[in-house]
Amino acid sequence: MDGTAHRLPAADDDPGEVLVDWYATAARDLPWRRPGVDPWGVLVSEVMLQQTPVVRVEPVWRQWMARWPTPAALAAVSPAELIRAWGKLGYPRRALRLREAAVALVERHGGVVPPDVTALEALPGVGTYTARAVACFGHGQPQPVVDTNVRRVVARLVHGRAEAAPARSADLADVAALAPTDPARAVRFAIAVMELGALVCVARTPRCGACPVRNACAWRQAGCPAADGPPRRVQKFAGTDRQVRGRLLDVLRAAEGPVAAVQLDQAWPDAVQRSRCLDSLLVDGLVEQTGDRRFRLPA
DNA sequence: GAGCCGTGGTC
DNA sequence: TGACCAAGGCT
Repeated sequence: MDGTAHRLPAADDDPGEVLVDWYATAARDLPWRRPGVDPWGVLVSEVMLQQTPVVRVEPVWRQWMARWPTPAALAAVSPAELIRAWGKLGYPRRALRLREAAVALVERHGGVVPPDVTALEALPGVGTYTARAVACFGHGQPQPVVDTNVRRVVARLVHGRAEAAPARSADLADVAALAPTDPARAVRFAIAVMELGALVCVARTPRCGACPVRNACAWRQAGCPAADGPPRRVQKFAGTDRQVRGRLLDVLRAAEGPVAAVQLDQAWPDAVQRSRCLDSLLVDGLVEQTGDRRFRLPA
């Protein structure tokens, strides 16, 4: 007697197993999911995808992988070139951190992306989520992977709540409890939960009619109650330092060489705020000052 | 741990 | 139209 015959009936109503099968038919064809993409390609994609939509990442990821297919290749590139190649993905500090990570990979890991979560988390710009995503999707390890999609799916499916609670340490255990025991299926499960959150169990208007695990969903069984917690407020953007920094960087990205301070004046009318933001860009290493008091992307 | 760090699309 | 949202990380 092998155990297979006893596992099969359970799989029909085991949400973890159902999601793996659903993913096989519903998954998007994204370039970083294709066969042959190595852990480096996965790492680059995960950093680019931090807070940035898939559609904007796709073309940039293709360019980066064509130009810098290894950590060593990226480690040799100047910050200025990377900031320009980052384009309008946003949060350009990620480009600098990815370069720092590449340098660390060359210096500490022989130029390869390590498989263990602890070593990955030690890399600049790699936190709890990204480290597990790379270990799981890049190295095939059955790690629990928790992002905002997964927290939302678990909140509804398991806890019967409309919205994801703030990240907490128990999230990893919640997801691990849903995962199939077979390691290969556990790996696909990790990406399947994220895909469900991205395509079906979305934040604003969930498509419950298309959900493969709707019959097991605690939120649906509870009648889809509205969110009860305090309304989380979204960050402003217009008029903030983030917008001003973006404007300043825009000027420097477009310029051929160093630009005088007077050229940066046109980026934002408020001199005090403009100066503060330029200083913060210098501190962050996104801008450098030349000897003749002009400014440029760091060489 | 709350606030900061870009950008653009959607409803 | 403006709030909301998008595969987080860092301080």
